[in-house]
Amino acid sequence: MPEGHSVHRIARQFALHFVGHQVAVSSPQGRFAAGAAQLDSRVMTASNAVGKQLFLDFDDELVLRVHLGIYGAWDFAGDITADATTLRDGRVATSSGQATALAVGRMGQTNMRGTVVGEHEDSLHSIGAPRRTRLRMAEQETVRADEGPGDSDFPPEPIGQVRVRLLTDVAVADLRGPTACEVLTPIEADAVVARLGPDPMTTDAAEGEERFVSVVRKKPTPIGLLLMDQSVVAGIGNVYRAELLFRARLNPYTPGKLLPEELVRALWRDWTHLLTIGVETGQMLTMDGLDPDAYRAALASRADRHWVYHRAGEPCRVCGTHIVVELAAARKLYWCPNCQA
DNA sequence: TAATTATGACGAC
DNA sequence: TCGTCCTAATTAC
Repeated sequence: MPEGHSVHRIARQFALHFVGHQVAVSSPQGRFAAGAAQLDSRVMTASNAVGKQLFLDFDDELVLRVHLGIYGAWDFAGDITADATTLRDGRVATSSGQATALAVGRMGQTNMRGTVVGEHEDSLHSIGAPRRTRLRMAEQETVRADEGPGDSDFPPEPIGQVRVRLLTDVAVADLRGPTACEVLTPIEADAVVARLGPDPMTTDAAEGEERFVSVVRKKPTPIGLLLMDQSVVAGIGNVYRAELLFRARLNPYTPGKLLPEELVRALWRDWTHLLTIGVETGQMLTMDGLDPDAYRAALASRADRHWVYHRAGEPCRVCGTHIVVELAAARKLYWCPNCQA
């Protein structure tokens, strides 16, 4: 799935361009027709993410809860803000993390995912400003095309299986492939949040750390499973799990209760650190601390971006040992058997 | 054109 | 531990 960082960025898009606006809600696919009818024409009043859960509040006490699951995605189009840092080729545009490189021009109708067209010549004056753009926010964010101010194809036809379309006068968001999409009361939404562990972006730092440490150090469960347990800590997925464990040089099978307190605290702080970077950049950058050349290489290619994730059989970047992959609770777990002995 | 893959989570045994 | 649900991009043939 899009792990916690992308859900927070999605919540930000809604806060930026939908909150305070009346929203036409529909279900082009039809599978959410009843829910869409409940929400249609209401004003969106708030947008929040906790862990991997997104909560969009609407007038009159209705909450749309969305969980993207393993391959859900939101596609935004219209006058929205696109960060250059979301471009798939990994160019980081400015130190402020805002756009200097927007995709320009039309690339054809099919599969524009990941196609980045070029630099926008006079974009400096419009850094971060809403403009006619298409943006996919999912596991890997991509700017699809800049419609250009002259185009009038708004709103665009829904493409594919769109469960929900949220439409304002100038912006549209299409949801596809979610594992959860339902209308809740605020009480019910609170109950969902109550079942989640701390999220560094929404939980007080000290409180979050204490909760995480006390739970982990009581459980006989392997730390590799605890990190994926959303009731222990919210927002970590399979990529961040593998990378956090490697960064801590920690054997994934170590029972939580055997871990030294300081190590567990360090794990929480590292998660806070990686999540912050992820929310800022839109990318799961887990190899900070490298020299600049190596870091550029990591940015340029998804395959070179991580310490161990998706690197089965390749040499460990630290010791050269072959990275192994094994199934843990039906998910692929990558780790270095030497560094993480 | 078909098979494979994916950064989840749940419920039934 | 398994099967199931959700969808689309990528890879294999």
